[in-house]
Amino acid sequence: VIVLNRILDAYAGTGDAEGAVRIYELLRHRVRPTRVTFNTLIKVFCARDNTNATESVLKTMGNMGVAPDEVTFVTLLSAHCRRADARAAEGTLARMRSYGLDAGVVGLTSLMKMHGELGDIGRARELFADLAEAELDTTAYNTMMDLEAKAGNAQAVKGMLREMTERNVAPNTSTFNILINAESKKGSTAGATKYFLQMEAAGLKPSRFTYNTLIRCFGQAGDIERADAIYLTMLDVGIRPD
RNA sequence: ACCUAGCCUCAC
Repeated sequence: VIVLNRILDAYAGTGDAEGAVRIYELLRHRVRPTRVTFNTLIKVFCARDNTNATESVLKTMGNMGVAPDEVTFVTLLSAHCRRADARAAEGTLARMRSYGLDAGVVGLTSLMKMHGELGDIGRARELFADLAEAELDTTAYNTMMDLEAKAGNAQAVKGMLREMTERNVAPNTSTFNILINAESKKGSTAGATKYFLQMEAAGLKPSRFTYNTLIRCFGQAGDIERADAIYLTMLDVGIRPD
């Protein structure tokens, strides 16, 4: 089953829903599909915005006595958030409550991002504030920090970064990418460099996002030499340009 | 170190 699930997940990545269905049909009688199998199928169909197929997976789950869980609904919820469909997101929340499930950090983070990007950062802040301290994780902080950064609230970003360390929520590569990007948008190559060094000092590996952001930062600041040097460093550490 | 859901750059 795990092999099947992994294959289905790979199909989700390529957006090949037909291929996913083909292998699922081929194997569903040899191995018993689990909740993860169905959740992964839903992920496949959400990537294609195929609501009908998603509903039929839910039906099949019901017929097979496999109860949907938080992942099932949050997969749906996040898909609606990605499309900025607040109505549908609300509907999914109501539906999951009817199953006795509540949205956890992951779902709330998706909602935060949607509201923030729809211009309602106040709503995003409320959702963030409603998260229990024990639930706050790196991605929740990253998402809220990025929204604040993009809204131009540099002091809020600083405050959240401090709060993360106070609460022992470890920053990751995305955290620093967000900070570097925020400095870049302000035109501060010095600020971007500062966070890049902090990232390395924290033992985190710069990603393609990091290099792309830095190249753009120095490029638009007119420092082509430095942008080029960063590009070469990227190749050096084995990251392919995209 | 991970079978499934949420975060970061750019692609006009």
